[in-house]
Amino acid sequence: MAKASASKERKERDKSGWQAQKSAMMRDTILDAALDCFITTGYASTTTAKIAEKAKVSRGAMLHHFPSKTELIQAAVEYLHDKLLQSYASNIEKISGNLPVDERNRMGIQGYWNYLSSDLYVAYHELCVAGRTDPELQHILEDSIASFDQSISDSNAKLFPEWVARGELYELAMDITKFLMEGMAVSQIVSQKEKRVNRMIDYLGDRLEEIFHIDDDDGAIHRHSGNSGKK
Amino acid sequence: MAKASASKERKERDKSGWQAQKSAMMRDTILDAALDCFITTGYASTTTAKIAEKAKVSRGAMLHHFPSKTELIQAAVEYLHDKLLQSYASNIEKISGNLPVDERNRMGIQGYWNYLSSDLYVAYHELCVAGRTDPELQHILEDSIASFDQSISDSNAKLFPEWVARGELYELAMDITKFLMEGMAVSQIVSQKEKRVNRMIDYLGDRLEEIFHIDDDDGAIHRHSGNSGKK
DNA sequence: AAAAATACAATCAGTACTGTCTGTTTTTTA
DNA sequence: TAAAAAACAGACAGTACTGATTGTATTTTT
Repeated sequence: MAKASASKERKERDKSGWQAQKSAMMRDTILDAALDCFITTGYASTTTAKIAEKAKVSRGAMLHHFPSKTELIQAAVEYLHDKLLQSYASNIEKISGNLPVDERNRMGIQGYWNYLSSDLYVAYHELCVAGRTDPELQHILEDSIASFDQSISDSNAKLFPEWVARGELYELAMDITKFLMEGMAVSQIVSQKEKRVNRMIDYLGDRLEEIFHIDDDDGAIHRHSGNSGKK
Repeated sequence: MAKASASKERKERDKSGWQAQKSAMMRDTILDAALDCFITTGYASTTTAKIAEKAKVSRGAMLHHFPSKTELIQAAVEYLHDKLLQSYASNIEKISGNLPVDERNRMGIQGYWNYLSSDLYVAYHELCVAGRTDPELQHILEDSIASFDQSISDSNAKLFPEWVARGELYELAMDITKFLMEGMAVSQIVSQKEKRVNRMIDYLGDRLEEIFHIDDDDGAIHRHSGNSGKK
């Protein structure tokens, strides 16, 4: 979709004709094509030729902007990083801090799920898996991943200020959410099973509320932080 | 490891010399090498040459047993399928049905986690992700996956007979366990973070017990099956 | 023990991908 | 408007992988 508008705008820009703008546009077109390739054909079989083809750009032109595949991948990772943050923010930032905490909780969960259900996350997961056995990619990724996790963490802390002070309990809640939701997302990536997702989301919402609501009630049933059995 | 014993046993078998045995042994050696490649170099960069090298077998010999790469992959998937079942069973079947349900619960969770932490699961996940964008692999996988999920489901039903009758509640519990644990496993595949895992496992154990223990207690806090908020 | 079948080994052709190189067009600068 | 620079396009060499083919050794059968 970015390619169509790109070729259209290319003509418009001919008058105001600054080359740098065209160049930046071309860059984005190519990077969009790269992400698209990750999603549709997977990281492993993403070749420079396929990217060029998808971007409707000659391979030579592409190689002018990105001299090597590594540099292209690197740029694509940064590009994806930005878009992921953007996607996450657009799902979360509309939640008003004035809402009651339960509302924020539900909306936060749903927003996170929307984010995890997007194609961008598929691309992200694709890269992570490929990075496990590709040292170069892993190195490219690790900065982005750390920075991204930090951003999400910050966002959560700002969205639930009254929960942050709970310390370990808060960490547990974030872990539950992260692992449970990502588990669903990955599972869904492999095979579609939307039916159970909503049920799961509701349950998670209840549990988080439980964790944070009742703390001085009783302590028998609602043991939160492990060490309950053996170990 | 299989390669060393293979060459040793080759001489032993020379007397009782039946070719089929050597052939079967060779097959397993090659398939073990294939799985090893999936784990160490990833599915995408697993070439027939690398498998042959790791199996200490000439490429020609390998091509005799597996005429094409597709057939090799297909056999490797079946082989992995068997080993996964075996691995899962070895972690679960030692749990006695006589134990109190809480004990079974904890041991079941831990067994499942051991299974998910194994290299075999890494290989499985590698294949699943690759299968998303590789129709041929996807087709090879889907039977195995279905059959495997069924086996696990059966195993669970046998391990927790008193829970099965709960119907939807039981499904929810299995989903929580599956998604949460797999989410952790996948997350750990990408980067190590064992510290939080035990805490999570304890929490999950508590929640499962909660779901099944208290059903006619009160209904305010322990809402299990969603539909609590909007939706 | 000879023949047939199987197991094993190595080379070769065809394909695909990356990166370099050279040439052409367009835009900017002087 | 001419020169310089940047953008763009295509061809080419080198590498790696798969599958086919041909040849050798070992084992089974008769």
